[in-house]
Amino acid sequence: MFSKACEYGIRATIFIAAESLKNNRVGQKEIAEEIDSPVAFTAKILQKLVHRNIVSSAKGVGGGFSIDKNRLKDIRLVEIVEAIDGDSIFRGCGLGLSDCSEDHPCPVHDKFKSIRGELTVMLEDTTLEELALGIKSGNTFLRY
Amino acid sequence: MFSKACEYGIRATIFIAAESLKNNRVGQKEIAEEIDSPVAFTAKILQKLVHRNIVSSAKGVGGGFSIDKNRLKDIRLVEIVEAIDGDSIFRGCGLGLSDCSEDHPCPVHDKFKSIRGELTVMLEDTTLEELALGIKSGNTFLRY
DNA sequence: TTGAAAGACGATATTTTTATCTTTTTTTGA
DNA sequence: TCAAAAAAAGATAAAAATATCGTCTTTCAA
Repeated sequence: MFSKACEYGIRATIFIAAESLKNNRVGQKEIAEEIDSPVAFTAKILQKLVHRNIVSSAKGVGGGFSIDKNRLKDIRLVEIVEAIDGDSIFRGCGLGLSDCSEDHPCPVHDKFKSIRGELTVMLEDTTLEELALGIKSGNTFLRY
Repeated sequence: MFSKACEYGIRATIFIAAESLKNNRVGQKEIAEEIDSPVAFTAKILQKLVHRNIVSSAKGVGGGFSIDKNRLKDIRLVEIVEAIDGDSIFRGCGLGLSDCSEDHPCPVHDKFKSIRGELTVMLEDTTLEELALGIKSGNTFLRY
């Protein structure tokens, strides 16, 4: 469904969000440990999210990654996915045709349309806040 | 969503099915041309489908690939996907956790469950026959 | 003002996926 | 029986995704 990079990116962002609720900044190493991912690779992905202003970072002693608490309810899962995997999961043809459309549909065009639509709605509706609260409450997990 | 191999595999199978409706066998080269895919790579994928008894093949002069017309309504899209990409799209966790379950859910577990479920139902419900008829009637396409 | 902590960035390495090429085997028909 | 046609199989190559390493820059605090 998503690339490994995107999976790490989502998990990392949720962890940063959950820690930000507690007013903590978190470092690359801590993030990678908590979400069980390769640290350098995860750092690369975090850069993309920093450039997109989804997470903010601070260098130097006491630095790390964080997200403004007040923004958590406005940041949607779809933004993270788009930043890392692009929009192919929303736009692309299920069978890989370059020019698949209503006028020139692939054999599964209609069948995929509704599923893709629901996926899109779900990603657009889901906020970082609710995901972070799930972690905070111990109802959901970010590794294993 | 699917790997390139799986996209080619589905398109190739639909083409073979459509030709089988016309009692034609088709060769590797013709298949690759019709679905716009690399011929040798597609041939590799077809082997998997032959081993799984989804398509049958004949060597030698006048040989090629075909599917018994009477089986077209019984072969489901899900079988092709499983043969090529395995069941990770049905089983795997949306965030890549190795041990994600009802008891130990990732943050998007419930949200993904319904989408994955619909995808599974769709793949299980869709027959090769209906897909082949779409091609035959000119309503759907396998390339560009 | 200097040393340590931490992210940023570029280069490189490894693995997986995608793609190609060559040889072998099977089948058919002349 | 022999040549051609066609799939099967193995070896290799290229590209993309994943992962690591080393160096640079910024920041803070002693």
